Amino acid sequence: MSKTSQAAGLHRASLAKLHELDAALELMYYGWRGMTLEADDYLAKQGLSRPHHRILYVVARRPDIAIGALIEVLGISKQALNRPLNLLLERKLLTSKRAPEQHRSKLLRLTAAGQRIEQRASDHERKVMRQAFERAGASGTAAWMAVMEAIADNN
Amino acid sequence: MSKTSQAAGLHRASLAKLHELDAALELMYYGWRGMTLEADDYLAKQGLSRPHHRILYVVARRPDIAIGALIEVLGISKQALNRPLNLLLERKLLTSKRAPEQHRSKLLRLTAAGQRIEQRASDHERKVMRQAFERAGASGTAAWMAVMEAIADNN
DNA sequence: GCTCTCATGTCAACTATGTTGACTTGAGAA
DNA sequence: TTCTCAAGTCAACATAGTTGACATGAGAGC
Repeated sequence: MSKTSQAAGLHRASLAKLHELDAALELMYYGWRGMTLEADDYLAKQGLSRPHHRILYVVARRPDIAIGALIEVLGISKQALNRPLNLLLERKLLTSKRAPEQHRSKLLRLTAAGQRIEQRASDHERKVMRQAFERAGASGTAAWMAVMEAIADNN
Repeated sequence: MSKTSQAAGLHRASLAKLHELDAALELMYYGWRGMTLEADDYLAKQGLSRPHHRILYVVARRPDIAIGALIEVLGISKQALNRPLNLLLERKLLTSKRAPEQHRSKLLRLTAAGQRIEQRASDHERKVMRQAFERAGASGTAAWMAVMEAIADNN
């Protein structure tokens, strides 16, 4: 599932820069890894991984979401969702129940255990972000967010 | 290999924020996707994908790198490197030759075709970054880099 | 009541990216 | 000549995704 020592061993490699913006590309890559490293480690200890966390994260923020809506938010196929979702249901981190009036769709919710794991995993990620923002101050944080929004909304 | 329409269809979902820093987590996620979307698309058209690009990117910046060193920089196993690397050699995007004095290791280099593909794929990523930086100005860009460095060096 | 649609569930086959473990090969060094 | 080291290769496996095909069960329309 993961390999702490090996993944952690990958520090920022020093590569010659062919273009001015190469540093930015590498910062995106290592930034993503830096943010997710501890969370993935924690998840691996729980026998879970990134896709499980994505499901938990979304359901935490959209309680009673239907499976179809979850598929849309995650951007994966029904079949790809199936296995991680069933694992979360078996492990009782999620519950699914039919809606009272809309019997067609199943509504998903986190159990207390699911909430705990979602929160702890996300806390690892938030901790990394908080530390970086503290160093940067309010104006640096605002600038970071503005740049990230521009990158995210590019497509 | 990829699915343009489907991946592009995944826009930023609006999720309730349970914590102040949730927006930052989502910006990291969608930022990574925003930066890599067009590059991955281009690579898919060439029958390549992200691991191939990573190899090409590193070899471009470390000409005559040995396979063992490449494994270290990429942080993957020899066996995992094997298939994408052989594809790049077969497609003549990379060359490998024995060192003149150090016959043990093979030295990797990009061919002209390999350089072209590496450059075009990275250009897609740099374009996204350049546009975001232009909007943010020099000070915003500097702030973004400072925050990303803090995130990347967290581990 | 009968049929049609729609959300969900499930099976199979496939691709890609990664892992470990075990073993070979070929060159250089002791 | 033997030892070591870089590289290559084979098997088995895990995970994360894809399409396609088909089943089921509930509501809605006629």
